[in-house]
Amino acid sequence: MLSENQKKSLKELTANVIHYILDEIESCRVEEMMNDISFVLSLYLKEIAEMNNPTLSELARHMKRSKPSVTIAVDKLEGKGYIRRVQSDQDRRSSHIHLTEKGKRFKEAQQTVEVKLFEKISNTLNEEEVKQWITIHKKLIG
Amino acid sequence: MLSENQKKSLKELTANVIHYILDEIESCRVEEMMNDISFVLSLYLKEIAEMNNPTLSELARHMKRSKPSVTIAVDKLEGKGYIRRVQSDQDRRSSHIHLTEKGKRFKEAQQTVEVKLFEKISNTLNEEEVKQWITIHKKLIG
DNA sequence: ATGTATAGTTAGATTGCACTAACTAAAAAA
DNA sequence: TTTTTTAGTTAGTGCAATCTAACTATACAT
Repeated sequence: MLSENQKKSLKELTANVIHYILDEIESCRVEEMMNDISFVLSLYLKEIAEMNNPTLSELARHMKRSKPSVTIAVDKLEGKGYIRRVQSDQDRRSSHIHLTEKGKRFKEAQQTVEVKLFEKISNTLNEEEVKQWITIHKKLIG
Repeated sequence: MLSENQKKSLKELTANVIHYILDEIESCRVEEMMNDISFVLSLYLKEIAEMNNPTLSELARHMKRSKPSVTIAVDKLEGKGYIRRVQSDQDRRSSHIHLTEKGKRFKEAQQTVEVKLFEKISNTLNEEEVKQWITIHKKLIG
C-alpha cells in the first residue's frame, strides 16, 4: 500500500505528466501547419493517415459525420495538396483517399510528439530506467 | 546504449502511450459535456479555471483573442451557468469571472484523465514499480 | 477640469463546418 | 430487365467563432 504522502506526490506527478504531454502536442500543432489548415481539417487528415486509403463513405462513418460534410473537407484537403482521390478499380462510383507527399509529411509532423518523448526517454534515463519504463508502461496500457 | 531492438520496442511503446492518453482524454471529453458546450467554449472554461477569477481583458490576453470574441464566449458560458460575472470593488468598469458550482464540476471533470491515470498506476503497478514510475517521470519532466 | 487611456459591449461582416434534401451514376438484387 | 441500394456531389441553410469599428462608462493623468 502507498502512504498518503506517496499518493499525493503521485497524483501531482500524473497531473504534471499529462500537462507536459498536452503542452508538447500543442506546441507541435502550432509549429507545424496550424496556419495552413484548420484544427478540424487536421483531424480529418489524421484519421485518413491512420486508415488505409479509405473511401469517403468509410471516412464519414469513422468520423461520424455526414457524407456532404466529408466531401467538403476532402475537397479542401485535396485543394491544399494533402491528399488525392484515386478512383476504385472495383467500384467506379467510389474513390480511395491517398496521402500525397505533403500529406505524409503532415503525418510525420504529427508523430513528432512520440519522437520527442522517445528521445527524451533515451537521452534522460539510464539503461536500467529505460527497461523499467518499458516494463511499467507495458503493464499500464496492455 | 540501447540495442536496435530495444529502441524499436521503445519507439512503438511511446507511440502507444501517447495514443492511450489521447484516447482517454477524448473519451472523457465526449462523456462529460461535449453535448452541452463546444470544444472552443471548453477551452475558455479551462483557461478560466486555471486563472484566478480573471477579468475579461486578462482572459482575452491569455487566450490571444479580441475582447469582443471573449465577451461573446463569456456570455455563452454565463448563459449556460458555468460562470458568473462579479463586479470589481476597485474598478467599476470591470468584472471578475468566477466559476459557479457547475463550472467547478467541469473543472473536476477535466481532471478525470489525471485521476484515471493515477488510479491505473495505483491499481496496476506494485509498490516497487510505483516508486520507479515516480523516479523516472520526475527525471523526464523535471 | 479636462483630456487620455482602459474595460467592456454592440453592430456588422466574414469564415468554417455542420446539417438535410435532392440529385447523378454505378452496383446489386429482384 | 427493372428496381432498389449505395457512393458521392450540389444546393441551400444555420450556427459558432472570429474580427474590426464604433460606442459607453469609468479611471487616471496632467
